[in-house]
Amino acid sequence: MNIQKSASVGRPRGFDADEALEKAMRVFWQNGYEGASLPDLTGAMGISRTSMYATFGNKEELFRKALARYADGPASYGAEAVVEPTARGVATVFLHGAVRSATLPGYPTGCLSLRASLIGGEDGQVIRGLLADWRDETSAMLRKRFQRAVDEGDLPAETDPALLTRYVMTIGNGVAVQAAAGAPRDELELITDAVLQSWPPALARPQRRTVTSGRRARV
Amino acid sequence: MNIQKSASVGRPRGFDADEALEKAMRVFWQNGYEGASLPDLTGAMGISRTSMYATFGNKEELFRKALARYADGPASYGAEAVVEPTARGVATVFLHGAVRSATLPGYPTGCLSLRASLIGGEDGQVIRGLLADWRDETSAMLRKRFQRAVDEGDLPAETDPALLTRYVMTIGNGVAVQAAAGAPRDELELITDAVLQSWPPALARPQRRTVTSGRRARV
DNA sequence: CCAATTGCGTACCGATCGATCCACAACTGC
DNA sequence: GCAGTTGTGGATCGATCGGTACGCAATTGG
Repeated sequence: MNIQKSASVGRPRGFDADEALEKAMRVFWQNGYEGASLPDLTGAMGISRTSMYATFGNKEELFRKALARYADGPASYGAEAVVEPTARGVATVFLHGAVRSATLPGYPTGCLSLRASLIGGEDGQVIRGLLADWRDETSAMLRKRFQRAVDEGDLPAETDPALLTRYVMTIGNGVAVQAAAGAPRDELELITDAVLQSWPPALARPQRRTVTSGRRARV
Repeated sequence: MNIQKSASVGRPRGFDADEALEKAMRVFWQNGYEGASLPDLTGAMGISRTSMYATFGNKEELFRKALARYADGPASYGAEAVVEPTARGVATVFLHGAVRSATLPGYPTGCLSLRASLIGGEDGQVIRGLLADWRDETSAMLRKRFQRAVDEGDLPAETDPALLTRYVMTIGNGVAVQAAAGAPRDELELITDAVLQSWPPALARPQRRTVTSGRRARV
């Protein structure tokens, strides 16, 4: 069931499963998970309900595969960012990737995971968990990369990698929302450029730091 | 139909319309528009379907009133910000208001308009338009305020008020998304502090602004 | 040609969506 | 008390949701 390969015997499939998944990804991207009805999906995919269920399992599985395709394709800038040689380069590639991905010509604007996550009652909990997992993966990648930068002296020793990660992702999320609201790419580029102009950001945790006496946090 | 006042004659209403609207607002805040079903809403409001329709019109009207309550209550920081004496003060109050509103104890995290807007097929177009209008109001307020700051010399003459507005709202949107994802208030405070540390941001339009160059996308 | 296997189209399933109908309850003014 | 008006609860509406049963089409292996 997990595979979407056509069998060797029997009637051959009348459509390309990869193209159909691409279309499904765009519909989810445009409408979110619950906002994408089965007629919406199958209509865009050019196939019938039965073919969709036979090939992809069900709506949730279809979304899972579409999300994987999204993460490996238009939203792969996270993995591209962490291989940059400097923390500033990481942030630059990440934020510019976020802008580019959220304003791709011919694709829906904004971020698929945002459109699909911020919704739903208790039934959408599975989907939200799926997206939270993916978000946490990206977050962990950045955090480890920033930790390495701290260890290497690329970032100030007092930098909190987790907080810096949240900082970068906050900007990225804001960019995605703005793109979904219709912000043009060039303006978002200018905004991310401005954010990157002050790097590293003045992020200092006021609370307890190291064992050395240091200054106490205010009560 | 627009009024929700109880009439002087006839059977008196068995519930408080204001309290019911407050509960409805929280349900929309938590679940979005389409994610909030009528049983969800009426259950939280403690009334029956019929009473809801008699008092508020329909689901869309109920959302309209809940949004108005939201804009005048937890999300009133936009209006509070623009009365600050300096542009930096405006940004500070706005961003800290965004953090505070998105992490109010006892309320759902994040922003109601975000949860309700980033979804839905063609039927949710009315709701999205409603939210876009509200967003545009806030955007226009900030833009005019920043324009005044430019005129007064509070901001550099080359500052683009619209672009600066988008910058501030991008951060605010990112904060809302992060809060909805579970980010604690103190971390978001640190992040907005870091953003405000570099003020005004290095936002420069590289080319001359055309005066009336077509319609601008909504912020 | 004949099974066996697999894709596909139609018609349908129970559940839930927002919304409404209608009889009755509860109140005001007379 | 009675007429008029308005709120409430229960039953129900048509539409749509995700998902499925079934019969036919199209292919492979003999």
